[in-house]
Amino acid sequence: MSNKISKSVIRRLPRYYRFLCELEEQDVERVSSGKLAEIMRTTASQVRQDLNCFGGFGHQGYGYPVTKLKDEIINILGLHNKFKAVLIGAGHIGTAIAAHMKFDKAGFELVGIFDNNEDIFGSRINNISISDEKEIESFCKENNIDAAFLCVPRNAAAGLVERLYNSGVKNFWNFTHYDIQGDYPDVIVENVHLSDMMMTLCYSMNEDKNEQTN
Amino acid sequence: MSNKISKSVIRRLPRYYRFLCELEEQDVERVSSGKLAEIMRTTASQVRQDLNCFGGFGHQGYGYPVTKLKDEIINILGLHNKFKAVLIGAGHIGTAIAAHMKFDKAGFELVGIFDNNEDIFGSRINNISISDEKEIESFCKENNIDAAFLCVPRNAAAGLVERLYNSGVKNFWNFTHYDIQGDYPDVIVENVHLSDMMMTLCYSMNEDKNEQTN
DNA sequence: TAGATTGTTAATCGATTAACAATC
DNA sequence: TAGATTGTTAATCGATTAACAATC
Repeated sequence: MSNKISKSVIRRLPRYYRFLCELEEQDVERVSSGKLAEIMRTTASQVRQDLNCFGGFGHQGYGYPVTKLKDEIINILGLHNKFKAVLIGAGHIGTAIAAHMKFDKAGFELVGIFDNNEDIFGSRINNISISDEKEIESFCKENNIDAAFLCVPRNAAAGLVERLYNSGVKNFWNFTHYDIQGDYPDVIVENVHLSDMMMTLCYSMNEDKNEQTN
Repeated sequence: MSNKISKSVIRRLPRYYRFLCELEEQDVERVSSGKLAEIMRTTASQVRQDLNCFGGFGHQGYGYPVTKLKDEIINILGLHNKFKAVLIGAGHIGTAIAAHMKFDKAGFELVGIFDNNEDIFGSRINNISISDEKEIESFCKENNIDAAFLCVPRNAAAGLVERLYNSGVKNFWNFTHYDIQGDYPDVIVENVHLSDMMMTLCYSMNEDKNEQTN
C-alpha cells in the first residue's frame, strides 16, 4: 500500500484522527469532505487529497464512513504498535509527560523512568518506579527498548544519547535543544522545542501590535 | 520594514537564533551562509534567502556578523517585549512550564498562576503565588494581561477561554486539544499538541520497521 | 588583484486549491 | 432519475534550490 505519503499529510493525520474520534463519540456514521474541512478549517479539496493518499474508500454521493476512516488512520500511523519506551529525566517536564500522556493511544508503552537524583529513586509515576540513571544501558539492552523520551537538561543530553544509542535505542522524543541528528544521522527524532514555539507566539503578537499602531 | 515574512521563515528564526547565540558564546564574530547551513542542516541558498527577508546586511566575501545578525533576529521576533502572561492550570505540565521556561528570553513575563485546587493556593512556583481561578477576570482586567498559557484539562478549556477572552486576553499558548480559533477567529494561538507529535514519531518508527521487513 | 561570499534572479520542486467527470 | 459527493487531473501558489553577476 501507499506510495510514500508526504510529511505535510502525516502531520495532519493526528488532527483528522482526533476529530474523527469526536464524531464517532457523537455517533456520527458518515462525514463528507466538506464537513471535515470545516472542522479542520481547511478545504474540502485538501481533505479529499489527503484521504486519497491511502486508497479512496469514500463513497460518491455519501461521504466517508467515520469509523472505517478512523481505523484506517490508526493503521497508517501505526498506533496499534506498543513501542517500548523509557523516559529519561523525572523533573517537571518528564513527570508531566509520564503522568499525563496516553502512551497506549499513540503506539507506545512506557516501561522505565530514569533520573540521576537518588532522592526520588523508587518513587512512582504512573505506576512506574524511578530508577537510577546508571542502569539505563543494562535495562535498555535487556528489554529491547525502542525509544527514549529525553526530558533532561541540555548539558546532560549528549552523554545520555550516546549511551542510549549504544544500548540500541535509535528513536527519540527530544525535549532538549541538543541536536541529536547532528551527531547520529541514522536516528529518528521528534523534537519538541517549547521555547521556539513561545518565540513564534511572541512574533505573532509583536506583529499584531505593530499593525495596530500603523 | 519587511514585506511580510513567510510563516516557514518565521518558524526557522528561533533555530537561527539559538545557533547564533552559541556561536557568539564561542566568540565567533562572523559566519558564512554555508557554515550556518551546515549547522542548521539546510542549504546555503535557503540561509541567504531567509536572512535577506529582513534586509541584507551580510558582506560579500566576508559573511554575516554574528552579533548583529542575532540582534536583528531578536528584533524581528520581538523578543525585547515583555508581554504579560498568566498561566492557567498548575498541574504537572503547567508547573513544568512555569518553573522551566525562560519567559524573558522569549518576550514574555509571567505574572500570575491560577488553578482551581484550593490545596495549592498560595504555594509558589518560580516565585509566583498560585491564585484561585475565580480571580482570573479581575486580575486580567486590572493588569492588562496580554496572553494566557492554557495548561488545563480539555473539558475545562472552553469555559476558561471564554472568561479570559472577555477579560481582554486575546493571545494563547494552548496545551489542550480545545480548538480556540474555531470559536474565536480573531485570537492568536500557538498550539502545542504533544500527543500529535508522539503519533508522528510513532508513524516514522512504524514506517521504519516496515521498511526493514520488506 | 584574486578569492570568497553575498544578494538576487531564475528554475525546480512540492503542496494546495480548483474543476469536473465518474458514480453512488 | 436527480442530487450529492467522491476520485482525480489540471492550475495555482508558495517554498526551496540552483546559478551567477555584483562586490567586499
